[in-house]
Amino acid sequence: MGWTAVRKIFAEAGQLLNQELEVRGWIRTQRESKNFAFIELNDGSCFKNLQVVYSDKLANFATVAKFPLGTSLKVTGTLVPSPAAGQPFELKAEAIEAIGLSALDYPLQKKRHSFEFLRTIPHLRPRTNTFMAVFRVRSLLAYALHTFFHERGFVYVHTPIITASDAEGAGQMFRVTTLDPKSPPLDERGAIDFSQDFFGRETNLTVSGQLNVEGFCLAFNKVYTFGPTFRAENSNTQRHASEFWMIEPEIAFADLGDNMELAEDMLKFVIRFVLEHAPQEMEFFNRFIDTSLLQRLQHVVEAKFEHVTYTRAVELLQQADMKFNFPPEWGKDLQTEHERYLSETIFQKPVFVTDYPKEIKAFYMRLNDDNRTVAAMDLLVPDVGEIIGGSQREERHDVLKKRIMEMGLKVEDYEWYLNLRKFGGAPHAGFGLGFERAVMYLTGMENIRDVIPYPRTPKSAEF
RNA sequence: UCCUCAGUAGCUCAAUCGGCAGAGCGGAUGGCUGUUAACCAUUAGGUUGGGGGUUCAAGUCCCUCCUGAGGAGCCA
Repeated sequence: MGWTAVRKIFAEAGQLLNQELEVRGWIRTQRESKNFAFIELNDGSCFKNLQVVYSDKLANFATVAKFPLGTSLKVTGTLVPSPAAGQPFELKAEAIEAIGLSALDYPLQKKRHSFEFLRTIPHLRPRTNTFMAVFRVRSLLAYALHTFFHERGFVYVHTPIITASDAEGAGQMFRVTTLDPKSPPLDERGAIDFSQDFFGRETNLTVSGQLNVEGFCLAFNKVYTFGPTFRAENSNTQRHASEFWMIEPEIAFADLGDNMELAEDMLKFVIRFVLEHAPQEMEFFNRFIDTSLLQRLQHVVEAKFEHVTYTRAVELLQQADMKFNFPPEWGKDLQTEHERYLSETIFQKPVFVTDYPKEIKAFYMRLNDDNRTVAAMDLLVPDVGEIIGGSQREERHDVLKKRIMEMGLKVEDYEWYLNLRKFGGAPHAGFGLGFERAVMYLTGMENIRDVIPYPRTPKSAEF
């Protein structure tokens, strides 16, 4: 590259001052007077813009002054101290040349746009401050997670996107098929004959890599998956998308306590990592998106997470001086309002709720000695809600088989999964972290559609 | 899927009881010797989400559909 990144200019301004430089980027804003003008140039390497100043000494001064916002530029000039307040230095241009002109109907203006409008132009919104910050943090968070696990000896496992079984018996799935929807082959009973489908059976997009990764856990001990998952639920909320990413670690010779310790360490590590590596972006979020963000994250990094059993949580909610739309009751799942009250009012920090009634949890969760609860845990965080869900897995072959049958699932579908308990089974545990929810938690963004580059939600899969 | 709210210029929003559809920003044109979402002046820009109805008259009231948002459920 024959040009200098703006990130480098900000980092090494001292050495670069009074030197001739070339930069390339896009016009964020432009302010012109009769004899001189200013361009705020962003090259994507850094959150901040570089101010370019040019005068009518440039032969093409009038032309450049007419460049629409969004135009991509090549600028050569000298880095000089800025005489005006607002920026420590600026590039005094000796030549400015358009690489790609923008059209006059460029939709991004020098003013605040609503997030709703920006969702209609997901291909252009990364050129705004907020989305540039969001997607840099998203990228950094992925890197932080990989770093955390690799430093601890975890193996990254790529579980399949196309699956043959429904992992948890919960959640609508997207069917994967090459059959002609207008005239699918039928069997003798008139049902669709999936034996003639591409894979010779019914297949779907994955809703979780957990069951698959358990096999690798019982070989590598410490493993994780990190990839896209798909849910065909018709849920319309700020926190749900049809396509989202999940991180699912799984550790062997471990119980629920080890699992929670891992979750807490992971969350604290990635928060510290992002605070350290994206200070400008985080400062921006704290200023314009959520003014209590940095304080809250700092608090989480320093706090010891709370632990409370489901049974105790229900008691606390029943004793609370608070009128709930749904009265808390043992045996029923916690409502969103209950979860919020626990994390935001009672504990005011992340809290693990553990040992849920077996009836409301998945079949693979380990049955406790009381025979009525399972070794499950949900991590509830203020403002975002459930961010992690996990459990110690049932390692006892007979108990697991019994649970599969109790839940009305077909044992033959889970033969391979039962096999893991037959051939050298071991206690193991794991959890799932919703990647987008973590991004929301770290940025203060309130809508999941604003932390996914091209979000997919019910009735919405444009671009 | 259910409940609630909303849809007016490219964007963000006004429009009183049903009575001539407006402003700021953005665009165009001109002015301005250091701007910081620059400033000043002029100007263009509308099938008020689609369809139907009530009325002398509908952006406004009614029906319906579409789209978006918030909440609930489901969950991560």
